[in-house]
Amino acid sequence: MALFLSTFVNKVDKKGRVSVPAQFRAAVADQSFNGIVAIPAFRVNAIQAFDYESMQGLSEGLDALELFSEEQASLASAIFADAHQLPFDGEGRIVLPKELAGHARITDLAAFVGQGRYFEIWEPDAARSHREQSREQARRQGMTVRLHRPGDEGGGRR
Amino acid sequence: MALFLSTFVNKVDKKGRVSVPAQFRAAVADQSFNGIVAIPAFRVNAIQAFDYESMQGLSEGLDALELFSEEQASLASAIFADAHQLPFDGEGRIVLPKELAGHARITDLAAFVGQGRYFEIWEPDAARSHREQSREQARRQGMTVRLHRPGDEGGGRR
DNA sequence: TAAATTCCCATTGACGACCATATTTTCCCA
DNA sequence: TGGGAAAATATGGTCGTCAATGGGAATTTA
Repeated sequence: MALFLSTFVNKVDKKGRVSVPAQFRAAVADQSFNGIVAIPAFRVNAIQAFDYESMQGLSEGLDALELFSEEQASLASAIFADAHQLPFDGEGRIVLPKELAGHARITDLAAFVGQGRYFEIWEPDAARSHREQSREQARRQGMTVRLHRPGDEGGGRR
Repeated sequence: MALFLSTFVNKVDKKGRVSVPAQFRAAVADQSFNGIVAIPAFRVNAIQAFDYESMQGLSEGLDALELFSEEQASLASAIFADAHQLPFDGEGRIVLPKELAGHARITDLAAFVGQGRYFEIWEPDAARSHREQSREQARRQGMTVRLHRPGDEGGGRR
């Protein structure tokens, strides 16, 4: 599977449909389910999105017998109960369920933010401030990006 | 679709019938038994539901444990004695037996909650508060969604 | 026979399939 | 090197289909 890179902002129509960036669609092509799986992010007002195979990977290790253990139950319900399967339509769009759109405070614009193995969907302004905040925190902690930077079309400062 | 994902709330009519969400029906299609197997959940007021094949797998798992242990015996009786086979009608509905509906305190609304390999049926309000709790606990314990693919460290935090 | 359960058909509202248009990007050629 | 054609992408709308639901007839059980 290819990586999810870069950030794209697309429009949400009144039916709640958004085009998934073509690059991201290409990254999940050739899978059993033609679409993505999305869950509300725990700590931030954003949506996390995966391909279906990754979701199946999450369920590995949760075999039926272990459902009697407490931690498993909480983790499983937290993840699977809030997950949504979002199939692509003929034009490569998904519909954002109201619960997800609400959690991310998305109304008419959606920012698709690549995170490598997965990607996130943000309200564009929130995405920008979150990115600046992360960058500031990284600077404060003295982190340095040493790897060759892919694209970095970035936003933020140019 | 092998996984049960997301949450759906459907109505229970006067006859005790509920539509099983189409996605969940699709997940159990092509099986020897056209329906689901349901048991009351141990620790919570909910119903756990499996496809028939998973139920068979569960029994094999139990056999693998020490055959005559007290734990095994109580587990087996708890699981199989209270189990109900619930066939789909022509429209994909099931009838909730009184014992199960009572255990889950379900009256006129039923929440179908995906849990990956199986799903649960809750009274909607109870499901909501339970979900909040689980999410909070996962957040407190610092759980993050990890995409474990052999040989990489994909999603989580570092 | 009464009561409960299963089968069958009708309604409706939401969603997915499909088509039409606009916008952007790619790439070819003058 | 710039312009323009062609392809790919994004966006908007319509219509048919199916899922969810409700009611009644038929069938079973008590």
